[in-house]
Formats: sequence, structure tokens, C-alpha cells
Amino acid sequence: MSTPESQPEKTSARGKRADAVRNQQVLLDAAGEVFVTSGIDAPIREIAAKAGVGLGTLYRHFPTRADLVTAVYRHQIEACAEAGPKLLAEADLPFDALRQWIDLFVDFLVTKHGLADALQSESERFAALHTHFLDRLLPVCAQLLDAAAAAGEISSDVRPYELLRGIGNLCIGRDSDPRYDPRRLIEPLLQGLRPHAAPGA
Amino acid sequence: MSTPESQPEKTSARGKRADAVRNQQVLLDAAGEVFVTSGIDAPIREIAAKAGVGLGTLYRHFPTRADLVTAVYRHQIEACAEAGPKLLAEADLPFDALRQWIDLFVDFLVTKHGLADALQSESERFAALHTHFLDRLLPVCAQLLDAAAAAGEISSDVRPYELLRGIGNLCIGRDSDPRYDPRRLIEPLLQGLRPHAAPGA
Amino acid sequence: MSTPESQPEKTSARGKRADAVRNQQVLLDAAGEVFVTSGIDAPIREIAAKAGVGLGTLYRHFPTRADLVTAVYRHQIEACAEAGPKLLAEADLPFDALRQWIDLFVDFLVTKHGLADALQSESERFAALHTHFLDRLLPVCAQLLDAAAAAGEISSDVRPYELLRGIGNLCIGRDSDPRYDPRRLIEPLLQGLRPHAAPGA
Amino acid sequence: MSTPESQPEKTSARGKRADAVRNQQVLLDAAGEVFVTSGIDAPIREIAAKAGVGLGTLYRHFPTRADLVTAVYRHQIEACAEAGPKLLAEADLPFDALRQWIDLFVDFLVTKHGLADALQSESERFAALHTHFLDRLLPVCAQLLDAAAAAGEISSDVRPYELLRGIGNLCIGRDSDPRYDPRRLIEPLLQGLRPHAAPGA
DNA sequence: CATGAATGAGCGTTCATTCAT
DNA sequence: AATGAATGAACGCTCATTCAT
Repeated sequence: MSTPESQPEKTSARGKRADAVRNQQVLLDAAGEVFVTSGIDAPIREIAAKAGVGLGTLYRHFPTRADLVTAVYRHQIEACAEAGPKLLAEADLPFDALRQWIDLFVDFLVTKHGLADALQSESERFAALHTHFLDRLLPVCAQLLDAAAAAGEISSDVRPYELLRGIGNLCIGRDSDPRYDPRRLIEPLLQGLRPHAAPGA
Repeated sequence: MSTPESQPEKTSARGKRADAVRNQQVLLDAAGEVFVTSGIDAPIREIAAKAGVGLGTLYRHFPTRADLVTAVYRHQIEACAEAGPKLLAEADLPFDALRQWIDLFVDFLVTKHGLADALQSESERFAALHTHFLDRLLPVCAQLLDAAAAAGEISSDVRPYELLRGIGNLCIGRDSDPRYDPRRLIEPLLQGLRPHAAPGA
Repeated sequence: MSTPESQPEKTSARGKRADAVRNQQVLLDAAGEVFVTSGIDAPIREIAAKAGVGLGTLYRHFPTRADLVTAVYRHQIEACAEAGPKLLAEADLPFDALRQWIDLFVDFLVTKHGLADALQSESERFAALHTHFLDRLLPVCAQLLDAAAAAGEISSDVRPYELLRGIGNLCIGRDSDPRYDPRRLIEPLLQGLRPHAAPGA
Repeated sequence: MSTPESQPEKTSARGKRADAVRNQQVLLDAAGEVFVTSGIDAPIREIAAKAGVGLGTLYRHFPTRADLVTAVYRHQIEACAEAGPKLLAEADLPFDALRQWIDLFVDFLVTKHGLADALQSESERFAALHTHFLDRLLPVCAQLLDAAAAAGEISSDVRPYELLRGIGNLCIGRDSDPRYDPRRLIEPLLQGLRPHAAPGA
């Protein structure tokens, strides 16, 4: 399925009633907005109210908060994952592809701010989101990293998980602070991975 | 004295009763532990229980949660701030001092894990902690950065606030994840600040 | 029917669920009783317990204590207000109507004892109740007073607000004390308003 | 003891230490002020703080709140009681003495506002204050009432307790409301007790 | 004796979750 | 299937009261 945006999403579809499908989407939209406004720990009621549905409906579609959070960010993750190979194919140098992909990744984390927080959450409840996130993005990141290493553009032994995690961390709290722009740190971090930069350490 | 840890600290002492002073410390210890376990938003009751004192005692010593959080981390911040100039004086190269100081900084954030989370908190309530944190550490970081830049060891225009913030972010959630070690990203990040690392961008 | 007691009252009714309407009434009854027993500052929990509902239910129906207090006494006030003009129309002498109306007023204050206390409360929270009380009863009292004055049955310059307030005050604490019957003071007070009683002062 | 004001008061005195006696008085003064400001349910701490003594000291002198309240108002009550016979002896007509005495009574209730509230309190805790209050003032009121009745100036069968209670009630909440002046009702009430005022009823 | 630190019951309030309608 | 009323655990906080110092 190459265009996930074009369908009501696999979370529902199937023999469902039309209004049920519609509610699903309405809830996802509402939750996404509320997560940005009030964080992913926002009162369930607030989300249901914003969606204009009853509490029970929300619970029916997303029994746990984690289900909702996961569903909300699945799109983002999917699109990001798909961009990796494409960038690699298009770029002249693998390192450029990596840089562009991370830029995209940062875009997601920063524009849909809730995500970074969600991924950060210590709670067991978001294990599913974590898992999905890693399952989908770790291979992509690894591919890019490997390609750059194979081309001799990277000397560091940084692991994909570390990199993803670190970039994610750097993006936390970006919105609330105009003095802080994660990209101004990410660029040197990437440069630091290059071969010529490692006389010390 | 150079080791503030060795004294009951100015937060209390003075004409106070012995048990009051003791309770103050017991509470700080308990809070520190609980912050790690349950985050800085842990129920007040949990902290009081862990300390083995009544609720009222906690409130007497620390009327607001922010007071408690601030007190808990004041030590750490102070010791870290004092280490900066000392390292600069002792190191051969300013960049080495910077690296060592950041290592120390990471130590604090990582061993007293709650801190990074606390600094991250969006809440207005922790403005005092933020302020104290920045007031104390920003100048130190700036001094180290300036020294390194003056020695030609740094070419990046990274600002002290950005660096501090970024390092802090990278340390978030370190404990819960054995696969993640912030230092493995911090080292390349610092290398990326050096002159020879900037042909790209 | 002319007695508002006979209907569920506009406070609820409408498309509501049957049990919600029932709870509303159950809560009002319980609150009324508890107000008498423990005053209008009785613990919220006590009222909810007496009504046999959960805490949240009480909060749902009456978000603030003032809402509950007001709702509890709205009936009383309304019925009393409506009685004024009727008595005036039926009585031979305006003064008799006034006397009868005040008798009714006392009935309300004394049988639904909490009211006098509620009106007495200094708290800002009950401003709404105060307002409603005065909005509704002051004009009635004024009308009766004016009619009696116009008929030459009253010489005193007592103002409606004073009279209402005074009668209300006299009724405070009636229940707890068998030796005290406010009517035994109210009768002379009314007599004292008549023309022939004013040689002194 | 004709001038109770001139001595530290019987509540203490005796073989006590000088500072204990002083504390007693300081506490009474502080309590009196706080009762006016914050009502007789004001936090104990507030009173101790205003008096500049420790909590334990307050509790030592006045084990219960009622003890404190009673002690605070004992002076007032005593002075009022003593004024009755004096007024009766000086006045031309017993009714005038009654009127003046009640005026005095109202003065007390209104200037030391807390009193009316205290006497009103339903709580068992203030039984002692009630008792003292009645023990001391009821006979005085009775004497004045009897004298007026004996002189044919009063026809009503109002009982001393009722009158005292009613006047007290009328004074409740006077301070907070500029529109309300209890004396404007007390005057007609007293007039209503006179013989010529009773054709109706 | 005086002090005020410590205690903890008790209150108001929020909000996740269930379930009657 | 959708609704939202009901529930009650859990939390922050206050303050009367006790008791170590």
C-alpha cells in the first residue's frame, strides 16, 4: 500500500459501519490536536469532547490510551520510514541521504510535537508505540547508516538505535523555547560522525 | 569548603532542632529516590511515606513541590558549577576542559537521573529551578566554550544555552534503557564542533 | 397545578435520562437534610453518602457548593414569592396580608431550617443565592409594606430589606432550641410598626 | 470586684508566674482581634501567631477553642450584666432602662462582632459560653422586664430568654452589610411590647 | 514552662473507567 | 453502536492536636 493517506487506515476499514469508520478518523484528528495542546496525558474527556463523540465511543475504538497514541502517530512513522530508501536512491552521497532523512525525522518530531514526548514516556503503556516505532524506523536508519559507512563517509560506530534515540531526545521541548533549535546541534553531531573528525576521543 | 556534600547545607542548619534538620535531609534523600522511580510528579504522599514522616512535615519543609525539587538538585548544580573553572585551570587544552566538564555534567544528570526530567518539565512551577540552573551553569559553560573558541579549538557558533540544553536532552531516559548511552552521542557532537569538521553543512 | 413541588422542576427534566433526573432529586433531598444536620458547610462526601451516590455524581449535577445550596432552596423562595400577591388580594386589610406573608416566610425559614443559615453565610460563594433571594422576595415584601403604608396601617419607615433580613435573623437557630420561638418576637415587632405605637423613640 | 477591667482577670491571677499571666492576657487580646477578623473558627495558629506565642502555650492556657472564646467574651458579658441594675436605678421609667440596657447589649454584640456569631454557633463546644452568658444576663434582663411590666409599661408576655436571643439574632451579620442596622428593628420591637400596641394578634 | 516540629484525619476536587440507557 | 451518567480511587492541601526538645 503505497499511499496510506488515501484510505481510512488499516486500523479500521473492513466490514465496519460508515459512521464507525468516520468516528475513528474524527477521534484520531481530535487526539492529534489535543496531544499537541495538552500533551499525551490530556484528559480522555477532552479528546472525546473535541471529537464530538461520547466517552464510550472513544473507549470502543481505542480501549487504552496507548492504542490511541499509537494510532495517532502511525501515519507519521510510516511516511518517514518510506522516505528513507527513496532518499538513498536519489542522493549522490549516502551521507547526504542520511542527513536529509534525519531532517525529515526532525520535522515529524517537531511539527507533531507530541510524538517526542510520547516516545519519551517511561510508561509501559506505550510499549506498543515504541515497538512499532523501532520496528519501522530502525531498519531504515540502519540502512542509511550502513550505506554511509560503506562509502567511507562515517567512521563512528554509532548504532542506529542510539542515533534515533538521540535525535528524538534533542527534539524534546523544542516548541516551548525559542532559544533552542535542535538542528543547530544535530548538524555538528552528524559532522562528528565523519572520519576526519576523530583524532581525539 | 570545597565539598558541599560534607555539611548539612545552608538550606537548614542554624538554630533548628536536631530532628528538624534530620527530617529535612531525610526528605531530600527520599524525594531524590522517588523522583527517579516515579518522576518529579510523584505523589507527595509517596515521598512522605518513603521518608517515614507525615505529610505535614513535608509541607512544612517544602511548601511547594518546586521547593522540594529545587532543594533536591541544588547540590548537584552547585558542585558542577564549581568544577568548571577548576577544570579549565588544570587542563592543557580548553577543549579538554570542556569535554571533562560536560562529562561531569552528564554524570550528574545520569546518576541523579530525575534532574533531566525536572529541567524538562514545562510547568511554570519549576521556573525557579530552571533559573537557578541556568544562572549557575550557563556562565560556566560559556567560559569553557569561549576559552576553547579563543584557542581555535572550536569553530561552531553553538551557544552555551543550546549546548547545555542539548546535552541535558540527550541524557533523558538514560536509566530505563541499557541500549542507550548518551556519551556515545555526546563525543561525536563535541567533535563536530571542532574546526576541521565543517567542510559540509 | 399551582404548586411547583409537584413537578421535577426545570432544574432538570428535558431529554435527561431517568436515573439522572432521579439522582438530581435524591441529591437535593439529601442535601436539604444534611444542611439541617450539619450546616451548609457539611462535607460534600456526607451529602453524597446520604444520597447514596458517588462523589462524581454530586459534582456533575452541582459543580459548586453554591449551586447545590441554591438549588435546594429555590423552591422555597419561589413558592413564598408567589404567595405574596395572592395574600394581598385575598386579605381584608393589607397589614393582615403582610402578617400572613411573614408567617409563611417564617414557615419556610423554620421548616427548611438550613435556609436562614445559608442566607447568613458571609461567603462570596453564596452571592447567587442571596441575589436570587432578594430579587424574588424584596419586591413582594415591598409591595405588602407599601400597601399597608398606603392604608395608613404602618407608620414606621422600615425598609423591605431590613424587615426581611431581620425576620430571617430572628429565625436563625430556631430548631435547636425549644425555648425559642421567633414568632413570639415577630408579632410584637410587627405591632411596633403600626402608627399608634410610636410616641417614644 | 467592681472594676473587672483593672485586674488581670480571675481566669488567671493567683500564684501564677508573671509571664504566664501576661501570656494569658496577650492571648485574649489576640484572640479577640482575630475573632473579629476571621470569625471564631479562625485557625488556632493565626491566634498564636498574632499573640506572638507558641501553639503549645495557647493550648496550655486554653485547652479547647471554647475555653478561649468564653474567656475572650467574659469581660463583655460581665460589664453588660453590671450595667442593668445601675440603669434601672437611674432611669425615670423602667422601660427606658430596658431600652438603654438593650442598647448597651447591642453595642457589645455589634462592636465585638464575633460574639453574636459565637453565641449562635450550634456546636456543643460553646455550651460553656452559652451557659455563662445566660447565667449572667438572663437575670438582669428579667429584672428589667419585670420592672417594666410591674410599672404597666409592658403588656407582652415575652420571656427574658426570648428577648435576649432575639436581640442577639438581630445583630448577626451587621458588619458586613451597610444596608442593615439592627436598631431600626429593635426599636419597633420594643414598642410592640407596650400595652397600647396589642389590639390585633 | 514555652516552643514549634510532627502527625495524620479529613476535605475538595479530578478523572479514568464502567455500564445503564 | 453511541452516549454520557455514575463511580470511586487518588491526589493536593489544611489545620487541630500532640509531644519532643
